[in-house]
Amino acid sequence: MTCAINYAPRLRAQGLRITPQRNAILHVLHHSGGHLSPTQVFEQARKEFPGLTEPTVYRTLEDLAEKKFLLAAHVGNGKIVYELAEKQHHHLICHKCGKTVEVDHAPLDLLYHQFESSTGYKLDSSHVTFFGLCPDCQS
Amino acid sequence: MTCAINYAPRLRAQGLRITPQRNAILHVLHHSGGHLSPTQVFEQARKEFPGLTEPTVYRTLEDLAEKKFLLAAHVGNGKIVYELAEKQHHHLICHKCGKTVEVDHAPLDLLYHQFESSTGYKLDSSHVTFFGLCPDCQS
DNA sequence: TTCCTTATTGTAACTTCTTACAATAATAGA
DNA sequence: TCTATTATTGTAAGAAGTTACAATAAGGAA
Ligand SMILES: [Mn+2]
Ligand SMILES: [Mn+2]
Ligand SMILES: [Zn+2]
Ligand SMILES: [Zn+2]
Repeated sequence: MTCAINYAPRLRAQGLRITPQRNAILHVLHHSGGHLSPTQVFEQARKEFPGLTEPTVYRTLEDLAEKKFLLAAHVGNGKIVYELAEKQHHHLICHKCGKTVEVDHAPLDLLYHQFESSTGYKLDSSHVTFFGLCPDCQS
Repeated sequence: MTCAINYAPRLRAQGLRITPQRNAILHVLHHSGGHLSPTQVFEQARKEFPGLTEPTVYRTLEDLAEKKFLLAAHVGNGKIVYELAEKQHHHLICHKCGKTVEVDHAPLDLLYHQFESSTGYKLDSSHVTFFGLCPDCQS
């Protein structure tokens, strides 16, 4: 049923309770593998748990992202998508065709340190989106 | 009335027509100086042009941002704010208190070049938001 | 000026997202 | 197992943002 995903201990370690709603949502994101919008999560998770409602989905996605189970990435015009937080990475999106590539965080590390010393802020490992034109769309 | 703002020639140069709706919207952003949400733009611009409607505001903000008159910055959870596009810069936002500092683009330039050569994408001068904890919120 | 073209707008309906609060149910402890 | 605590949820209503399309009006040409 829950396809051997064991988020339970990590959830409990964060003080989060294990509910069928959360299971359904994590399950959907786990299986899709990719980036899902809140609406997509809602529609798919509702199949596994028919009573599920929208406020629960939005709240859960935010909570799980805050606790680092999920990664929230904005994809332009205020749209955001979620994915399972595995390795830290960032997105590079073609503003013409939408094609997205994932880039490693490493090259940003130096920059983060510069910002930290120049501003006094302590930066998160939060996701960043860069926009541009993919190779195919440059002609 | 239009407080000596002369967007007209630049607008026309981009093939955009000059309408009272656009004037009102640009006027509001010009005077506020800061970052405004679409709702704030709508409410304030409506005072100058009472017939103004929401779809027009959203469309106009997107169009003006695409043509580089405005800069669209996301501020977390899919919220975006607009400001006049003057110098290219980025934002560093405290995820606890919301305090925002603007940082220069220069230190990102090298990174952009690295990404361009490693991915083949040609990057935009689009806005990036970084999140963290401001000095006051670190204790 | 007048007419023509077409970018821009408003309308109406809809979808997505948010809020406040009362009801529920997951956990810890007896 | 039962009970108490309180995190989590659903409800109901509303706000924010989107869509498709017909009506309007800005700007160029006659
Ligand atoms: Mn990704
Ligand atoms: Mn700014
Ligand atoms: Zn492309
Ligand atoms: Zn702060």
